[in-house]
Amino acid sequence: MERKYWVPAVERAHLVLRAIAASPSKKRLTDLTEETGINKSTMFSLLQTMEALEWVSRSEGDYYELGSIFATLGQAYLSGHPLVDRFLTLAQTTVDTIGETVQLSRLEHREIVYLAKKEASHPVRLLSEPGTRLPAHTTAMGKALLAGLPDADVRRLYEGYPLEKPTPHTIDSLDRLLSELAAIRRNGCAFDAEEAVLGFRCVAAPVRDLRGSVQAAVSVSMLSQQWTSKRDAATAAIRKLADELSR
Amino acid sequence: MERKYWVPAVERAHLVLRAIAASPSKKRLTDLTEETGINKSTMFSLLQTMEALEWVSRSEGDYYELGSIFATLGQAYLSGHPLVDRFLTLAQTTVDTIGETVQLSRLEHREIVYLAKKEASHPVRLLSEPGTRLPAHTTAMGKALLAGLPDADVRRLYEGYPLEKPTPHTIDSLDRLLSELAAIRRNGCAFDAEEAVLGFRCVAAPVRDLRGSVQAAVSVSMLSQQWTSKRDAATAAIRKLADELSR
DNA sequence: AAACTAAGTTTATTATATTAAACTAAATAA
DNA sequence: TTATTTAGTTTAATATAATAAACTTAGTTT
Repeated sequence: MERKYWVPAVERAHLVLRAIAASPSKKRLTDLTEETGINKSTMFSLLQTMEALEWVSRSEGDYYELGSIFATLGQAYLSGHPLVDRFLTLAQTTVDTIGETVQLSRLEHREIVYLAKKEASHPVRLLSEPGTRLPAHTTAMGKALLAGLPDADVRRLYEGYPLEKPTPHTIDSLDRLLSELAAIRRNGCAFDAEEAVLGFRCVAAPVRDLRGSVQAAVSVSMLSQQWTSKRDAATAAIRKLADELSR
Repeated sequence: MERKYWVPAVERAHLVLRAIAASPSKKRLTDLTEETGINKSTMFSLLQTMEALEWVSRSEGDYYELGSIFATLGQAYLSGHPLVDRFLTLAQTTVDTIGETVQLSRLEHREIVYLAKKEASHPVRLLSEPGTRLPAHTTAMGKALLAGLPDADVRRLYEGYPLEKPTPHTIDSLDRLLSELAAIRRNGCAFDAEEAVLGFRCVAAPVRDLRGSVQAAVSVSMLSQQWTSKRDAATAAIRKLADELSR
């Protein structure tokens, strides 16, 4: 990374937080030094500071976990997005008409970040909560978002990054992805046919700002067995929601 | 704060993040130096680093906002709590029987932090999302949580901290609070009669771990006009949910 | 019980982050 | 237009954070 105008202590904090987030209440000081390569005494001071600031807390046996400040900063991040609040109000109607879970996300590099969710009162619960990240090319929302970029930008974005393939149906070539994005641009909506999670299908539509550039996407997810009966209504409903949010 | 084994850069990052979270996309470098008292060149390096790590991002006109990493760390914090997932599964039943929003929170000093929410498909939406903080003494969940501490601990906790009074019904004396906590201990549940937000009432119950110590609370919230008709059913339902989670 | 190991804490030195001050560029006023 | 202010960037000195190594404590092995 850039080495000028750099604050190494913040980078170290970053490494430690990621290590703790990856497996909370499983790592002690020494584990963290091994995983991050940070000096033991440096780690000692760092953890003291982060504990005092309530960035981390120590559970039984000096194992570290994330502090509640991150729930609060996460909430601040989400509610700072002007779309989130409107989504939570408007999506209720969509959930009520389709009876399936509706979500909002944005693109971060090659990943989508879930911003909000309105769940149907269903026994089946999706594991994606706001803040969850998934590879963009595996999801309907991700493809709807990527379709908002010119092909050249998409190529550049994936240069040197192979396409992960979590299910047999996942798109695994850039050419295939680009041709699908072209279809999405024509169509105005994107589909996911068990490409992210086996047994689940989605339909997504892009949300645009005043200038017409894509800033987020919304989707409806359902078990594959619902697809044939709900597909058309879900497509219409998610298009409607996306249009309402595009203002 | 403790000045030994201290990493000032992390404390500075903390101050900057809080300042940005307080009013995102409203502050530039100079605004942040004024608000935090951090030197301009230090701030420059700090912001460069935090931007590279995607802790912050710059919107139009070099105004800073929080980066999406906080949504992800927030999600990691919340899903790290073993109660959250079970709550989201079990609370659906509670929502369905009462038709009102059910929430989960824990105590952090004199505040409650919301950990999860199951909303009724209602036109009225509560503004509290997971990560939101409220003064404990103003809420039913807060009082249920405080009732899990001995009186001496509660007195010590509030020493030097006056009780905020957001509504005319809010408890504003420590003695009054302690006598109410005693009633909650006898009763097993806590009420909020428009003490946090005018027009809203809640009932809450404590969730205990295997040793019997209170680790979280659950609540049902509703508009005051629902109270007389729903009060008894809500109390029974929230007690049931709390018992189910207390294992 | 003694020796050993592992985890965390302290310290003194050294490498470097922080700072004030100077500088640049852009925006605003005279 | 030129002066003035403001916001951000660069630099050189100096104050201090990061480190290795030593130390302490507790737990484990012989």
